[in-house]
Amino acid sequence: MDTGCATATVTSVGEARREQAVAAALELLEQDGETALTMRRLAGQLGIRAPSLYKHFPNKAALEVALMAEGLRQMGDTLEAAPPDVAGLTRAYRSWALEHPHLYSLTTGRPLPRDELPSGVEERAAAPVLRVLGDEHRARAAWAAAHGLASLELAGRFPPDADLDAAWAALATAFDRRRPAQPVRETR
Amino acid sequence: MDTGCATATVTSVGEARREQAVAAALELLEQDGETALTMRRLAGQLGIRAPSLYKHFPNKAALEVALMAEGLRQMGDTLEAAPPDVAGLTRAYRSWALEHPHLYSLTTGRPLPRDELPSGVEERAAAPVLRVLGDEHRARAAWAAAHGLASLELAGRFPPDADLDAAWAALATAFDRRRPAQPVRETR
DNA sequence: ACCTGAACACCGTTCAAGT
DNA sequence: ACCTGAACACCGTTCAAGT
Repeated sequence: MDTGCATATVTSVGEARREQAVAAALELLEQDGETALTMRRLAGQLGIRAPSLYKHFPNKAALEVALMAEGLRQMGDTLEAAPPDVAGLTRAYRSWALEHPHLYSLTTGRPLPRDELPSGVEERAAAPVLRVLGDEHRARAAWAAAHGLASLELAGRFPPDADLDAAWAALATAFDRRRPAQPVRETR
Repeated sequence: MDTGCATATVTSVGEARREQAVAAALELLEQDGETALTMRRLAGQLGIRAPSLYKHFPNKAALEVALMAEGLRQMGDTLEAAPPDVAGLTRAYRSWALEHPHLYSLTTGRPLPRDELPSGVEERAAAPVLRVLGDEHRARAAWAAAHGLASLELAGRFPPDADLDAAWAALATAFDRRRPAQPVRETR
């Protein structure tokens, strides 16, 4: 069976419009949040009607996958540039999440469609965490911990007077092998 | 100013219908997920039309707050009954999340409307965590870590072959003051 | 006090038809 | 190859009207 090499080319000729749409979608999402990201509004931004978008994306989910890929790429860049220790990674992770709240929740808040994602994107984002944490189990736990604290912070789940810098520091300490010994408190 | 005692009564006479609606909504949510929870379908379950629901709830958000309160109550019960150590709490938390995936994400995945929540519900769920973790910063970090790992697990974000029991164990170890010393791996 | 039908302003998506 | 209008099956919500 000769499948040719067409499936291997990443960007074909008529992809310009598609990328234009992804860029406009990203802008809509980052500026006005998830509820603003509708096929009709996106079409409006491009000067076309909603049904035309279905020539470029099979459905809305495919558009969101493109945005997720962008989010994972940005997170990968962020973590690679961070100081290679637990404190450095958590600080970088938190900053990126707070600076891109809507892209952050779209990127992390739904199932990962691994088959539809550009290959390597997930691995690249995970690599610095794995390197610093040492083994995959601790890496997954630490990643999840940072995700949990970031998403609770973004969702405004903590009391207004909560000291979140301290909570982030406690999280980093918990996963740092060289953390200072924690004295067990006296039980009176 | 005499405000009377009416505001203090928790359940008034005509609340039966409302509680019936909350129970039906919970069933809809747990069985068929968030997308199944619509005002029209809920009304259908009760044998009425959607507009009638607005005599019992100002809007859909208020219905969801009632479900969140139920979720927080159940989590409080679960954590209070758990063995009072880090491993016991995380195991209980994970089990409850996996057994109630849809109620879990509704309860934890949106902003906390503290003013509309029955008082004490949040505090009761947090109390066992605070007791075991010792201080509020570590408590928030550990809570967030468990939330992060539970929600990533529920969303299917890990590779199919990932050992999530080990990830949960690593998380518990990180927050356990009496954890065994972690040898730093040789860098060859 | 509770419920209704009709309507409004939205969704995602399909499809025959146009260029 | 790309875009269109019209339509379908949904949403949450409002409101005048019925009992």
